[in-house]
Amino acid sequence: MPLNGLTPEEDAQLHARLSALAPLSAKTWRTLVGLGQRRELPKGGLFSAPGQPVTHFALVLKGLLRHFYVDAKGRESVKAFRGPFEVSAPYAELIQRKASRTHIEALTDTELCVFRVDAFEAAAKDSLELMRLARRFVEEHFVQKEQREYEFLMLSAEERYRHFCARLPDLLQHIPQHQVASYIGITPVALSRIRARARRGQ
Amino acid sequence: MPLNGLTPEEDAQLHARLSALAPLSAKTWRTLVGLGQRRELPKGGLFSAPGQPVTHFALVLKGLLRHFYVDAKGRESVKAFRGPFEVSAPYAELIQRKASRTHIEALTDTELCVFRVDAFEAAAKDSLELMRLARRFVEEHFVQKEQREYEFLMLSAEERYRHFCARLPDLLQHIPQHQVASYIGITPVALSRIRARARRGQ
DNA sequence: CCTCCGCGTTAACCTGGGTTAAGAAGCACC
DNA sequence: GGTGCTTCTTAACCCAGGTTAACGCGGAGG
Repeated sequence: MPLNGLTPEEDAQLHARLSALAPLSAKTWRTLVGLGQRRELPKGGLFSAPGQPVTHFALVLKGLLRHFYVDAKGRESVKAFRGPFEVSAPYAELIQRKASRTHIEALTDTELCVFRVDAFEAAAKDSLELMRLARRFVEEHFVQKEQREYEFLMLSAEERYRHFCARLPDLLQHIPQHQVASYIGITPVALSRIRARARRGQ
Repeated sequence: MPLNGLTPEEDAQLHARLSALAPLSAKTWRTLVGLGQRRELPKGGLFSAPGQPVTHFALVLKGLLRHFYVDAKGRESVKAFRGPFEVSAPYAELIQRKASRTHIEALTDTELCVFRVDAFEAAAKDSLELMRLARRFVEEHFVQKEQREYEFLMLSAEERYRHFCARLPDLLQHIPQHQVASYIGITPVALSRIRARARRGQ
């Protein structure tokens, strides 16, 4: 097994996923993947916690992560779920080079490929391909956030729930319902009511 | 006056603003600014409307723009306000190369420097500096969107209003109150109540 | 086996904000 | 002057969703 701990198969899958975002020459890919380091995160383990500096970002190989805020009264608000071949990091804080204000927690046993932010930046500084890759990543995230803004501005809680079910049907099996409620910005009780209404009203 | 219609002063201001985001050599700057074209937009004029392909993005030179959605029942939801030296475009749609679904309207007589998306992309394709600039732009927008997500998830309407007043105090003079209400995701009536409560409760 | 705990549901009650409508103030234009 | 228009406010009524609490279920661990 290579130094970074990735299997050849994982290497190929990651390469395919990233090349789809932005074309990467074989050489650039070797440079990039050489910066990665496999890391296991057991269920319940944290990849980020508030107050920590953001030194790494991760690509999920297996498993599922949850990004969430916690307010002063201990209430959680889920920002995102991240599954295989998605990027996970306190991204806004990374960009601003501030300490994290988000928790990132493994919902199941999870395997990551982690990268040091400064190592990536050093490599991207002179690489048009990596710079473009980084650009595409943020673009992808930006589009997701704007879609979310759209839903909060224009849709009722019930519509947001239906959109969630339609867009991420496989997640529903693996995520407790109260976290879905939190993701769409309501309480577990309210979501339970919405589901009951839908069941009766058909 | 140069071909693109910018005054030397505007040229210098734009250069300063963009260089602060990402360093640009004089040569790259000449290339970029050569792609720009001054354009006037009278009060009430539209820079983008739903259904249109997104062919241009703009830097605001003077004036004020409003980005908003309109739903099936004709209700507007304000996404953003953009003032001098900010970027304006239906950004998510531009990234996805889809038709616009957002209105962009001038709230006052406005002057823009517009760029053809494909001309910019062609220039950025081979320019590390422009690619980095594009990356920084999206990063800036991403951070704004995530801040907005945070506010919708964690704050009450009243708190969102107070944040708005604190972060954009100068806009309050120039924007009708019902558009502020729309921006924070409530109706004009609700905002009026919140303000009345604050006045009394003081 | 029993206990505990996390999860979902339901019910009761409360409140913030939506809806509709009316009125007042300011402004532009005829 | 009058007639609109837009903006803001206030009031009345309604409803979605928050809050609290009780109950049931199922899985984990003693």
